[in-house]
Amino acid sequence: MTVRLLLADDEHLIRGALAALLSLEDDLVVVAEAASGPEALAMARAHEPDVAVLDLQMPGADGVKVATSLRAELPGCRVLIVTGHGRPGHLKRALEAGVRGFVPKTVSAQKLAEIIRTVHAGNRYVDPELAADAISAGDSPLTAREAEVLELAADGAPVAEIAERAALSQGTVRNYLSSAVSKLGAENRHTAVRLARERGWV
Amino acid sequence: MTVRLLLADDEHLIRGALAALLSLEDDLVVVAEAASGPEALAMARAHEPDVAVLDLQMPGADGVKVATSLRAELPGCRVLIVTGHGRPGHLKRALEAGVRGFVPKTVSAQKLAEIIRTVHAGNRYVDPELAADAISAGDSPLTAREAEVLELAADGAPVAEIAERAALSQGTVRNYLSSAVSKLGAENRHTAVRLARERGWV
DNA sequence: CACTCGGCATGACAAATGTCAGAGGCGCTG
DNA sequence: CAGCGCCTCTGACATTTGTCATGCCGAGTG
Repeated sequence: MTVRLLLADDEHLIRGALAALLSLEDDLVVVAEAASGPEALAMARAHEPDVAVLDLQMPGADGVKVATSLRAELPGCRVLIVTGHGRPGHLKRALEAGVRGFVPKTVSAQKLAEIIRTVHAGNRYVDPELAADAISAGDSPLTAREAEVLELAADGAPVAEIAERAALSQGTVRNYLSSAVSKLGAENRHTAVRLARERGWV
Repeated sequence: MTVRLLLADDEHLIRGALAALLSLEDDLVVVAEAASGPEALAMARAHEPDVAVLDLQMPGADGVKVATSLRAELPGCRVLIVTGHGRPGHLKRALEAGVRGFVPKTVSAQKLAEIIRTVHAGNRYVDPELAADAISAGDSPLTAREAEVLELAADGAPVAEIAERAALSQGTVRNYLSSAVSKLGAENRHTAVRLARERGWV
């Protein structure tokens, strides 16, 4: 019994190499490849693979978004996410999106092949180290508005612009920012953005 | 005649896949692998490869630093840098460090094999798109102190801390930041940091 | 040499940001 | 339903940051 795979990663070199390596396994066959989120969706619709192996960081739509769409359109297709730099929050969002596996790119190809089989069998697999990170990082202490405002502040926009985009007064924006900063134990909003990013909370 | 290769990348999955794929070429043989900058150096000393294929982003020391050391210790070893997200400034620094090739991870394995041969023959190869980016981005307009202060401001530290670390008055630090911001056409120091990062100027 | 230009450095002032106390609303619990 | 805790929101005030005018010094130029 062979497992039909969809491979999605924006880096041709890695995708091609991975395809070659996984094809060496007798029970795995790569039926489609994609270089972006939307392309991955289109390929999945066309080929209906058993397992979709998605990179977390892709142009167009990230792995989690693709997984969400796939869950709705192709419930029989298991999703496995592979990532370079795993942020704790991403893992949580991925699991909520119905992803069955979540592994860093530091695993070996053999291990990946095993995990693909595990996922195909209906089981879940999460890298132990990433799981530990996610647990120790815990849930986001930020409220919805705090996260929203912090998100808007992420690229260095001044308070006036954030206030306009969020339809809030400048005082309120400063207040949320201040609250987020103290909750994260940061010194100012910018380090707060960095910390929230690292934990995957924005 | 075979080309002896050193492969360095912190992601096992990619490194292993790449090694497998390049080994399919009759004239290429992977003699060593490394997962970090220092390890790459040690491996190079031990195996004296003909060509070193280095990832730009590695723990310990980045590809450019490794290339600089290699140039001094093993002048006969050509260096080829592979990168996920190519920043214009990195290309310039890489070439100054004596790197012979610079390609994004979006190339195919065949293309990479060809480039390895090109580099081994003593020629240079730079990805045309990255080259165009580097040329259009041009040289950094920042002075030494401006770049230094911007670097210290990168993680969101307050001016007082930057001033102390750079042994300058706070007014001077603000002045350099202001100057850097206007040169980069940014709205504030944080977008300036982001822009400088994108162009590889910090 | 006298002059100009650009980098380096500083303090004073204006503008943006961070902090604070408090008001209204909503859900939970006794 | 009264009381409590939390989220949301606001303006006033203190602090930090950004801008400007200015001086000093070394390199290049007529």
